[in-house]
Amino acid sequence: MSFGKGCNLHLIDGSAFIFRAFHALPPLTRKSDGLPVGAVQGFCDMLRRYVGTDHGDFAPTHLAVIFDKGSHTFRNDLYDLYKANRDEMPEDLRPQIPLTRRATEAFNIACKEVEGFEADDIIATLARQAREAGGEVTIVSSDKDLMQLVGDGVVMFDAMKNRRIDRDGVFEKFGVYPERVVDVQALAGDSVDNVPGAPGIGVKTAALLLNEFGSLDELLDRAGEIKQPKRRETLIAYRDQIELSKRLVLLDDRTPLDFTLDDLEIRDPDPDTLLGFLAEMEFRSLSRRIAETLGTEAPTIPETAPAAAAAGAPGSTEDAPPFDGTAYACIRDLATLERWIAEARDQGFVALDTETTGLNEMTAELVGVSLATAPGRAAYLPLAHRAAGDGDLFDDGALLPDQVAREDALAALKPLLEDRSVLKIGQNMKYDAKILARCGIDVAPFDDTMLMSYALHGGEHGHGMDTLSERYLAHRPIPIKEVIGSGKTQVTFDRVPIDAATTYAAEDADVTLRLWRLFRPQLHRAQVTRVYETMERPLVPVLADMERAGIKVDRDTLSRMSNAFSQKMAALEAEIHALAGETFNVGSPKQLGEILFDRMGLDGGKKGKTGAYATGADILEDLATEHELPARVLDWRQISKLKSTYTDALQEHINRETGRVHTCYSIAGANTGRLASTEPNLQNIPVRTEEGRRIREAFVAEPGRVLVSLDYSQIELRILAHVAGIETLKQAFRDGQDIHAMTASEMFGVPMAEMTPEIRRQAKAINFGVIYGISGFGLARNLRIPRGDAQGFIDRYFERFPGIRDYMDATVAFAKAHGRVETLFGRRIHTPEIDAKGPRAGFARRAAINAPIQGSAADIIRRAMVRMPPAIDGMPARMLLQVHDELLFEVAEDAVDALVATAREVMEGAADPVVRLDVPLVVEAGAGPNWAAAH
DNA sequence: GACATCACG
DNA sequence: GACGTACGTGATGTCC
Repeated sequence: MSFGKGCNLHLIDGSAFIFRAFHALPPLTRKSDGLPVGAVQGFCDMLRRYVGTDHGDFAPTHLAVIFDKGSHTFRNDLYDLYKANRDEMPEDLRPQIPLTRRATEAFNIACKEVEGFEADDIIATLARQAREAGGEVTIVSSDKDLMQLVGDGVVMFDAMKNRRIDRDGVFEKFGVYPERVVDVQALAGDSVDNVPGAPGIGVKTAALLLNEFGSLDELLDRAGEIKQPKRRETLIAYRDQIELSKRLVLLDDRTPLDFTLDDLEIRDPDPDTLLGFLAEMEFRSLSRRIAETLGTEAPTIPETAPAAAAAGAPGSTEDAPPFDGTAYACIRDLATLERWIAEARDQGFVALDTETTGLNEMTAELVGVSLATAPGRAAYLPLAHRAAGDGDLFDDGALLPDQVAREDALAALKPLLEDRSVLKIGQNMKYDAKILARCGIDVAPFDDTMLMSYALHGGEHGHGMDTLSERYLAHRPIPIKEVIGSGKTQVTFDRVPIDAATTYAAEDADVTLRLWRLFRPQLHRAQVTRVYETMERPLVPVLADMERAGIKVDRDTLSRMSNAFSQKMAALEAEIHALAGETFNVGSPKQLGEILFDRMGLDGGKKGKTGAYATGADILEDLATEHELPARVLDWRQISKLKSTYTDALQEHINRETGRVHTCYSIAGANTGRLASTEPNLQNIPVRTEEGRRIREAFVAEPGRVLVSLDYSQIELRILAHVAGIETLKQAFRDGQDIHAMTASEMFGVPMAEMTPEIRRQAKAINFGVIYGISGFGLARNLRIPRGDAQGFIDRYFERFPGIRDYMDATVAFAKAHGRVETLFGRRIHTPEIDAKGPRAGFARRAAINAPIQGSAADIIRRAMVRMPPAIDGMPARMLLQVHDELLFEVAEDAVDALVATAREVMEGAADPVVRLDVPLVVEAGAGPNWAAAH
């Protein structure tokens, strides 16, 4: 039937159905794997009831469910804050969205969406078309944004209240008829969608004004005639904003559609399809009810044992076969490779692992790739294995036969690895992604079992493959040492015989796939899906790009400094030997201790464990007030540290090809969510002393560029003020006050105007102490004051800020009750030692107090880093380094201001919209030719 | 490879 | 009443 007179088109607002279903029903998960499905069930039930309802004269002849698609629409181009105040979707709702589309299709109801348009615009367009064709329209929604469409054969229907809304219904709601609804909305604004409107004008006033003046244009043109001075001024001052608001609320009824009204004709569902879907979702009573309506038998849904029983229990891997190293395939020709690729493509996911000649992704060469498609079903693709060549000059270095040519293999793999519909699964995917990026392959989309484990089990154990396999699969993978050897006899992987390599490499892919099957459903159950999807996984490509970019380090600068340090050290060493009266190794704490405490007889104690004297900087500093020798040793140590760890070692890390230093960030290394930087560690480059800071002069920008540093000011104290809810501190941050001086003033009763540096320094130490889980002993040692005095400070601090003690007690209690603490963003940090006895209890307690603060700060900068590349896309700038609360960029000289503005906005807004901080985040920026100047 | 030391946030 | 303490990292050199 062609759409026309006598037809009635029903348009269901899909999002409204989903959100109603989600909020109306308690959380429900699918038994077999823990997938959240409550909203899907509610959605299906609402569709069932809607289709089953007798709509009388308004019975549908055509029906569609309309969804939003894409988060960016023309409204965002008009106004970048449009819907900016929306909370992120709840994490257990997100995976259900695609399922509601499948549900709609299972009901055989047309399911429509258009990229970049809101459902409301599509509804407006279809309503117009239907009206023009002479038919009638029922919009199934109670959203006021759709009320502008009512009238002239179009009504709305509130499915929850079973109530029809016509022109009079709209008038009831807005005080105007539908044709003036947008005018009211333009004036009143909308806090839900963040439409600004005119300040101080609500729906009532707007309707009043419009009824007086007739239309919005008229009203704005004649605003001067308004009697109330406040309203008059507002309308004149905010004219632009009001007109913008109108463009935001006005629906676009000319959305391009790739279907016609005729495509929406109502269809009966296919019982097998619909019941099959409901069975897959494991909706028992709903499928019984629907089967009854359809006059068929409901399928039996097996009672599967909850996966929770299997999850986490070592050895239990559902239906997976045991590990068998002899069962793995070796891919020797292109045809075989194509078969594996087809298999991966068919099922939509594949585990992946690369083998290379070394651990450094910047220099390592690809040797082979392994794939796994099911537990126990894995293959190794050797690409660059060479003869072992111990002594045999003729075979040495020759490529072994029967290997697929590297270029052919990569050309075959590239479409698979870049296919948006095939999920690639890896363990530490950043490594593989970097190797493959050098081969011109951009792996996406992917999952990473290491990061899944980090989100699930952070704090419980490490997240390396061997640990995870032993713990969760009860299987000890072949140690790499058994394949490549160790020490002098160690070889690179390309020298490993292909048979041995196959057993080892395919096993890694197999282990990865099995871990993924285990972890994937657990993410939802542990409610860490959002953590994983927003703060772990998307960081992988961001960090990979930063690491590949590297930072330019000037070898000559380092080399000159190194020489100067050598001379200084030699002089100091001579001086020290003279003072000691004998020569000894100044770098040996053991020998130094014997000189100081045995030969010279100074005061100082032994440390229990090894019986050696402690000669740390704090002890030497105490001794240095009386004696020359420890003072010179301190000088020597500082120089020695700078030379060995920085000026010398750093030069070794300059990449031959790029002339830059490429660090490697571990995403899952630190318990709190912080990153860690290795080989070299670029997060501990000196800055605190003048001498050390000069090392940073060697970190430079390319010609025509500068380094730009942006760092969060006092981020951890701000988070503390927020989580502990300390109003005085929060207000001080809002007012931009000196927080340490403010603390000192509050504690010691000193007016801010009379603050001395010494009092401020003490308050600063206390503030830091609080973040670390303060103890009288620790503060006493840090401030070098008697323990009783330190305890007095702490007591006074808690007296003044009782909320902080409450926060600490609550955090420790939470840790004891749950075995973990959480950051503001839901990252879980497990605290297995919290019930320990003895000194370990104290450590665990302090770590538990610190973790949510340090971890929330880490989450915030992670979020900023994930949002940074799209934000600065197109600018002549790249992000190079992260140092916990600082991001370092290399930027074209003329783009510094633009970069700073954009990056600052991203960083300061990084908590939004998941967490509304009660304190502002403040970012300080600097720029210069080198890191010392930028910081 | 454990330990002490010290660089950073 | 005694534990023995600031939180989180990584790299280096010594010594066993």
